[in-house]
Amino acid sequence: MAEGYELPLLLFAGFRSFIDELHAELAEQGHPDVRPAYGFALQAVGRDGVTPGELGRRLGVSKQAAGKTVERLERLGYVERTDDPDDGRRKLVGLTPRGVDVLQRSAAIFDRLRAGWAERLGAQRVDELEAALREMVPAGGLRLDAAGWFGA
Amino acid sequence: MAEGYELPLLLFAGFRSFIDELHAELAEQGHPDVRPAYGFALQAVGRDGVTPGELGRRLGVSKQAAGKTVERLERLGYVERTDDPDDGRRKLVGLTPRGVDVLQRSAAIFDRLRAGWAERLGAQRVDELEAALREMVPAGGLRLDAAGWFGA
DNA sequence: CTTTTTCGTCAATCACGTTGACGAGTTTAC
DNA sequence: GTAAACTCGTCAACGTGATTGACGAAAAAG
Repeated sequence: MAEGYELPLLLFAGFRSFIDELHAELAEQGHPDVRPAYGFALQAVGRDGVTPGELGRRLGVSKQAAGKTVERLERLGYVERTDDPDDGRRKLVGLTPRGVDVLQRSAAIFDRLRAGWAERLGAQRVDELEAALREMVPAGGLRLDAAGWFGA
Repeated sequence: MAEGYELPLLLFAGFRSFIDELHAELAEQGHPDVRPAYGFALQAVGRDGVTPGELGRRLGVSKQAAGKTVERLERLGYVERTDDPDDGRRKLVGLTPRGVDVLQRSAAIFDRLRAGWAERLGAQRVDELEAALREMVPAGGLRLDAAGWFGA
């Protein structure tokens, strides 16, 4: 009989191993200063860009916090801010080529890591794993507001 | 063909739903101020108690950070500090009855949550889920140093 | 046109981590 | 047996990433 506390720890350990390997690879591929939280933020920015307020909404944080995140990402060269020509209040946050690069590399690395799981477990077991989790995770459950949630 | 990025998000969402439900229940049961990070720390303290230095080692943080965590937990009434009679340098951190209570309740809630998964997925699929994760997670992978890891 | 709303930012604060330094207590070496 | 070396917990200063409140500028609504 499995102890109930083990399942969440396994889920977390699995997630963590993905993220750790992702960032180890990214570091080797010229992105040593991307932190897990930044990856979520860059993903939330997306190729179309966002305003700081919308970014905050996507990440589940205040617009001020999102603004600070943008500032850090800007200093690292992953995003840039431009004025919205149609609305003098808005600033548009968009990915730089470096930001696009890190997202492309991340997608490729995730695919490779998943393939590694399929190699060790068999493709079917990975599919079943995903299917089971999809059933248990609420529909809107793939949220990007992971940073800071833990200490909340 | 599944996108590689989905699996880690599903793992995280699953973990998160466990932790969110745990803390919602704990709040109802008289522990509204336990945060996820505190749960890990209390688990690391354990029924035998630890020194702040050892706690830091278990949580993967500095002894100073562990000391601050102890201070917060002490203020909330979950742990208490006593002098080690055999070594004047050491302080022993032990669970208070309230600390023991929150651990017992957490274990019971985790068991209930896992039973809920088994009810929706079937016991076998949950077993297979755990088995697959156990295969992929490194042996020492059930570490307690989750807090602060994300922003590291 | 005036009022209200929205947007981004500044400022102060808090939670939680870090490194460096330090006094007190214990252990080791001579 | 005492001097040196190490270990323990804590203090201080600082960095990061979040919070709330306030505020000016711009847009929208009346």
